[in-house]
Amino acid sequence: MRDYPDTMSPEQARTFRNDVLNIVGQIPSGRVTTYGIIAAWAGWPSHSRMVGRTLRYAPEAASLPCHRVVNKEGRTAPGWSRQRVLLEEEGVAFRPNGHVDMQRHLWEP
DNA sequence: TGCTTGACAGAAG
DNA sequence: CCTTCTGCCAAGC
Repeated sequence: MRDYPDTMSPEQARTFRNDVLNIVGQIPSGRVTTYGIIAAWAGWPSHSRMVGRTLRYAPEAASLPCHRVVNKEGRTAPGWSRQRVLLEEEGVAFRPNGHVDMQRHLWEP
């Protein structure tokens, strides 16, 4: 049973996970970034869904500010209403439609 | 092995 | 703005 993507060697998978977690750990308070941006910076564009998987299932993600990761439109993770609260506590502004104001808060590594 | 399901992205209606 | 569909890739069953 593999624990890494078919298209990645075990080394690449390890690097990918580490990169994802490292980048998330660097997001400043009050800022957000997207799954696609993280995937691209980790060297695997089109693997944005993998970023979401990593954050959802990797144990190390629990100690990281993964609430600062939203999708490209500023939408928060489905089924995780607390994410919005955490962001608002950091001063992140939400638009009337319930999305993060990406213009103001988007951050890139 | 084949079909379904996502913490995604982009386009269409 | 919201829903739905397609493309994407890996995981679960």
